[in-house]
Amino acid sequence: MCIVKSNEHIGDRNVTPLSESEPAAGDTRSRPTMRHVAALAGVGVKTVSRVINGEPNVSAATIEKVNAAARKLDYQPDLHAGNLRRADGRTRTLGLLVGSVDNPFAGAVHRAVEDAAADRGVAVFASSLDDDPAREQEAVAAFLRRRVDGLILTTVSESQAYLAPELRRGTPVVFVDREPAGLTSDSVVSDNADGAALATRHLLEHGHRRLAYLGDRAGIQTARERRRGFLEELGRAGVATRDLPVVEGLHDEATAREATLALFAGDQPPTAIFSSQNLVTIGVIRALRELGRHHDTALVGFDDVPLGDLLDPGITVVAQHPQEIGRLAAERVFARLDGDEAPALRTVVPTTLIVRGSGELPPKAER
Amino acid sequence: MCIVKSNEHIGDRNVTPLSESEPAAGDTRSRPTMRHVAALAGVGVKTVSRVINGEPNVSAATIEKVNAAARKLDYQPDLHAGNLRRADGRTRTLGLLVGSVDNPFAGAVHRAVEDAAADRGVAVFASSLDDDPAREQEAVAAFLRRRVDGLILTTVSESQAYLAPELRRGTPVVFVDREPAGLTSDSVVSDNADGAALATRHLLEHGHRRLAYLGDRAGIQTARERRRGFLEELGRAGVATRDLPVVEGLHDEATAREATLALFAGDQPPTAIFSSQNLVTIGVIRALRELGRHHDTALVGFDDVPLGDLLDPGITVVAQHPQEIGRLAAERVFARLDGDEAPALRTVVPTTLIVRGSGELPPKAER
DNA sequence: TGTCCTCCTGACAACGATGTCAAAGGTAGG
DNA sequence: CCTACCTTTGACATCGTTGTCAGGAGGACA
Repeated sequence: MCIVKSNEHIGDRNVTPLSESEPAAGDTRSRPTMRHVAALAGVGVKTVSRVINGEPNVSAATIEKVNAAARKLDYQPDLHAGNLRRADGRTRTLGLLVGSVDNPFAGAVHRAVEDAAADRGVAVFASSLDDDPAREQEAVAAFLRRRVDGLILTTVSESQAYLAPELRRGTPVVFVDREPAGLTSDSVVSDNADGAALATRHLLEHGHRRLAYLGDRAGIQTARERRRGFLEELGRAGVATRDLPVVEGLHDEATAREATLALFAGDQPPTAIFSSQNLVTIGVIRALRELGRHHDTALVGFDDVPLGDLLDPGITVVAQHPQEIGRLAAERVFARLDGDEAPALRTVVPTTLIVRGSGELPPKAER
Repeated sequence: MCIVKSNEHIGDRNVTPLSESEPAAGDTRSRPTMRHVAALAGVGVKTVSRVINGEPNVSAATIEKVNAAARKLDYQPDLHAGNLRRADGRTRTLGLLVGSVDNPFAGAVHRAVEDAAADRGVAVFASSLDDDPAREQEAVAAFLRRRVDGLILTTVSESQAYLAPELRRGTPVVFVDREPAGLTSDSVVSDNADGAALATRHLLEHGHRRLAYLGDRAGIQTARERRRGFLEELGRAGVATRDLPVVEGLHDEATAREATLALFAGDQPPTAIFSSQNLVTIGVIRALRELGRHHDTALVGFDDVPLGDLLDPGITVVAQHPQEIGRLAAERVFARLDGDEAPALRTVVPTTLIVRGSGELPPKAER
């Protein structure tokens, strides 16, 4: 280390060669920087910075000169370069991880998040997960390397403990749809067990006792909750669940359709079906139509189905409110960014039963 | 170390105090930088940089030391800081602008783009437009301030000439769904006129002569193309178009429903309808059902309708292929980034007629 | 006229990384 | 033993911007 007190030689300070030539303002092929704008406007870069950022104490004449130069060069400030030095270090960027952006539920969440973000000049990275734990960690790492201000995550891996250091550093992380494991942080979820119970009660009230559960993989937390809600409601109603068909591991239309067909190939087909997910519901509908049983087998699905009201019968569902989930998640992230230090908050968004016909069909035997 | 080039005054150059203390490695609340990792590993920052980026000429022992330190600190490199200096200046980021991320067409495009991007370690910003020209420019500016490597845009404003300087700087811009105006650049679009003609021909072949066109606002380029395809096909068939109802300006279910009801309140209701868009198709379906005319009025929609095959009648549509559009758009962007200097390319993705019932209903009078 | 204050302005360091370059150490060949 | 060369390493400048700070201009006041 070489610290010297220089009082004497004012001479050779400032030896920095600096790029001799003024930045060429006319070159249209290279991206203009503040220095180009400053050179064209005949002011210092810091003054340009002040004008671009609307800082006070710049004369009207200077503001106009700078703006004219910026317009002429089609100058756009480099947000990331600024962030490097800026006090708050915010990139005005959010990372959103969903099952798949090509999926109505995720689309609605995304849209709500985007609306909240756009109001604040924040851009949103969206990434799809496809239920692949490896993708989850890669996507999160990709977000973090880009220094997003906050994360809104649908997760699928066993544990999110890997996020603990990031959380300690103050990055807000909000989990949507599914709750985190191995970590405590804000979450916004549907009331899965309650919604499933609601659907089940609805079917019980219409006289069904032989109910079937068709659901997603048990590894998914929401699927487990829905299954629990289904079974517990039956328990409360005093219906023996031992012999009722509980099929899990369905994750698309094809597998759900096959499972339904198999159910009706057995000797005791159900009089009512609770399907725990969007795509499963659609698979069930297809199977029931093929079997010609869609008018005598009751069906309530979890999560709404597009055009469910135009089908015959209309599809009764327990609807989630993805828009609301997205809105609340964004609200949570921004509250944290604004300094909210409260303990992790779990926000539960209630579900809504939408009656359309398929859930009100009476049991076949009683007809 | 104090290396000075000037031979005379070793004195007062290089007074940089430099942070005296080694960066505190233990502080878990601040984000670690390369200097932290370097200090912990006992090497220089440039060596850390080499290890992180997999550059050659680092000894195995050093690599291990650095990786251990990085792991211990949960270090994530700052991609944007690196880009500032990096030779290629790539942020490994793409900007995608669509009508609304909460919309099946956009979702499919988005997903295809994301898949292509993820393969290359590129993250995608997605933003919604809502047919608002002001939003278009704001969103593009937000992308550019973040220095995206390329843009994939659905546009709505009169002219995209404002992008010319950016294009000159070499930023790849690919337009999807709608072609640009006032600017020449790559585009990937459906064959709108051809698809509309296909739908129209289909209805003509089933004996209809009194066709109605229900479409989106004429300000939207694709809507104009579809209208043109409809009218031209009628012209080719020698059907007088003068008295046929051509309704425009519809952009959601409600307006489409009302327009349909109005059509049937007139004295010469159509025997067949061509609806030029997703939401319009659904509005028409609702109106026809209310009127009880869904089994005697033929309908072909442009763009697929979710669960269209499960409705009664099934909805015949001219389907677009958004996934393919997204895939090709991403391919174009990456080709440009990889140095493709060919003139702007217009890629047309053909449409497909999907026959499901509603388009094959014969004219009522002939029944 | 001198002092103080406010307004405006620009030089400079710093943010976290990478490109350049030179130095240190080792090995091989003469 | 010297030279040439390769491998490994780190000091330093730099990318485009903002924070800090100091200096100059101008007005108000004594």
